Amino acid sequence: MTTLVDVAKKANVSKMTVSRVINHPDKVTDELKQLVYQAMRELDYHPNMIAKALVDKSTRIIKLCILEDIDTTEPYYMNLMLGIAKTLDLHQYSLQLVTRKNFDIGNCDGYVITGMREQDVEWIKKLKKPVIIFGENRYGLDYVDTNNKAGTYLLAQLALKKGYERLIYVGIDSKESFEYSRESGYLQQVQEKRMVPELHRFENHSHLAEQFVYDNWNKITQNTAFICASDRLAIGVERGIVRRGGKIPEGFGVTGFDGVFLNQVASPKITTIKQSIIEMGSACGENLLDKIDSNQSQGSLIFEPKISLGGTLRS
Amino acid sequence: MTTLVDVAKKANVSKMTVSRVINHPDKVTDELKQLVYQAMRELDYHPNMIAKALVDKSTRIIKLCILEDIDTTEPYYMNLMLGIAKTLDLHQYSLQLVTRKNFDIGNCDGYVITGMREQDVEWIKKLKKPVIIFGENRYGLDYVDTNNKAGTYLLAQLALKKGYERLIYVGIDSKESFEYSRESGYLQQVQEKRMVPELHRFENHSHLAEQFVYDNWNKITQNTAFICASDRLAIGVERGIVRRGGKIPEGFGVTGFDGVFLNQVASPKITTIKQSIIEMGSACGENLLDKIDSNQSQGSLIFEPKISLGGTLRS
DNA sequence: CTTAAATATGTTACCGATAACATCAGAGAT
DNA sequence: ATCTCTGATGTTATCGGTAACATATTTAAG
Repeated sequence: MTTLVDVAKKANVSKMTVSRVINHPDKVTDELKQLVYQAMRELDYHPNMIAKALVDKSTRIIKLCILEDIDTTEPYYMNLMLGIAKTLDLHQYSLQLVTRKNFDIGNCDGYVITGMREQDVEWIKKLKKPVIIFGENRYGLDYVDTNNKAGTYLLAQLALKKGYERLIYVGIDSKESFEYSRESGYLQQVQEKRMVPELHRFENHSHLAEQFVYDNWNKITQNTAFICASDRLAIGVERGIVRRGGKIPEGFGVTGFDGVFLNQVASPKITTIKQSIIEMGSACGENLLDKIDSNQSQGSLIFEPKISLGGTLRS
Repeated sequence: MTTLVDVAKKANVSKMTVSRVINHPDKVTDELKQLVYQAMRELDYHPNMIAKALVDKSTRIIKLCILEDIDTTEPYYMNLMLGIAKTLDLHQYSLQLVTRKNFDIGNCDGYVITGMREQDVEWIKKLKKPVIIFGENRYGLDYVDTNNKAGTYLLAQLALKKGYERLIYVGIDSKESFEYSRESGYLQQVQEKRMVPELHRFENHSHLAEQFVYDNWNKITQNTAFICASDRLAIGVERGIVRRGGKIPEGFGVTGFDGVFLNQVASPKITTIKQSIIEMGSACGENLLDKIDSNQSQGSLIFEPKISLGGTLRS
């Protein structure tokens, strides 16, 4: 490995000048800078992050804390990790997966936390190191998420455009922020069109949504679209409609919200919001690293939703 | 953070003595050792891995190189990463995910490579740092894998014990070592029982196996069990039998080999070999770290297969 | 009872970077 | 022409460890 000293010798300067070229280039004359750059190129110099870390007493470790149970069959966290790790590796940081339990074991430079609930806010706010939450929240903590409200708003809008005349919202029975946002996206669309909102909430299990549709079939008129808060619920609704002999998408529409692998084996595939978790994870990592470097909040990062067309809305 | 010097002061010794207590305890008298241990406990001392790494010019990075395309819907690699990362984190190493393309970017202390093919052997053997292959091979490279041969051997044995009289092997059309091993496990069982081996090979897609069963239904006698090289193929066989009206497990048996999430939604579930990828990944990490520390091969690690009973063999 | 060898502990230098301070040269002021 | 002052560059100390060498203390041998 070539070091600062090697470069310094080659460029005929002191190692401090080389260090400055890297960290404070404005404090070095262009002439010397060129010499140093040249030497760095010729020697293929890459700074030793370990030595740097020793000086700034940093750990180069970012902890990823997943506060909900991991369903390893879902690629969700795999993608999130992949995305975060991609950015971190680029900056020679490493990702450490921790649970609430072993959260405090070992030092680190910052945190990514996902699956946060209200009860977690208190201890998270007390953390001394930069934090970024994966998933929206209303407690003033910086986060990365899809624009949930815009997502259901757009899907509801699309459903109306396709001629469905009644919009029923099937939501998740939870107090989490993303659910409020998804509901309000639906509500806004419905209000703008002067329609009557119809909301139902269930735990996020397909069979509950399926049962609901099945049980209330007589009250469900033709030409209704179901705006669901998750793909799981949407798949349930889809099954319920099919079991009652309803036609999708001719008679009934269904939309979901990405987050579940099962959609890949559903038929027809749900029209839903496509979230690129990898990309979001990657951005999440960048945001956190910026926060660490600058020592100040970089704000939240909200991704605009993109509709993924399945076969559950008329085309 | 407390340092060596803090501990040294508290114990009234030089920092070198403290360092020795950690790395060469036999070179320090018991008396001093007790003092030092006491001080370390009182100060909750944890060695700074970064400083250590600077001294031994190590990076504390292990690269995980996945040579096949990642199917992010499969929890396989998620589990592998989780397993490796678990061990590495314990030893304050970090895991860096690389592809063949960016393999050489950045230094590291060792490699875990998976999805290796024959053409990869050459460059892998040239690597200067310790390597461990995830997945068996016959090129003398240390690896971690399930005992593939024992797996099919046991499944074939079980099928015979359950009274199936004919065993058809449905394998993967590939030259990879694990496939040879799975075939030979089947063959050995068949030879021991003086039966006639029947082997067929397909690409690892369920519909190919399904088509095969469907097309050859007239040649498939009642009381046959299919020993398949993968769950994917087993699911295909299962579907083929069902489409032809065959009864599983009464008339026909099917066994797979773990590796596919789809089995979780198959019905009935395939009787297969259960591989704990997390555990194997974890062992893989330990093996590699030992290799790095000792600077010599730790040999391969072969996990004995465990049968996971589904509903595709008579009980 | 010396003296050499073995053992236990301390001192120094170093890993590769950076901050803080020291030095030096040239620009501008008097 | 001399004296600041400023900006560019070099020197030293430091981060937290470890190896190599130096020194002090025992132990064993003759």
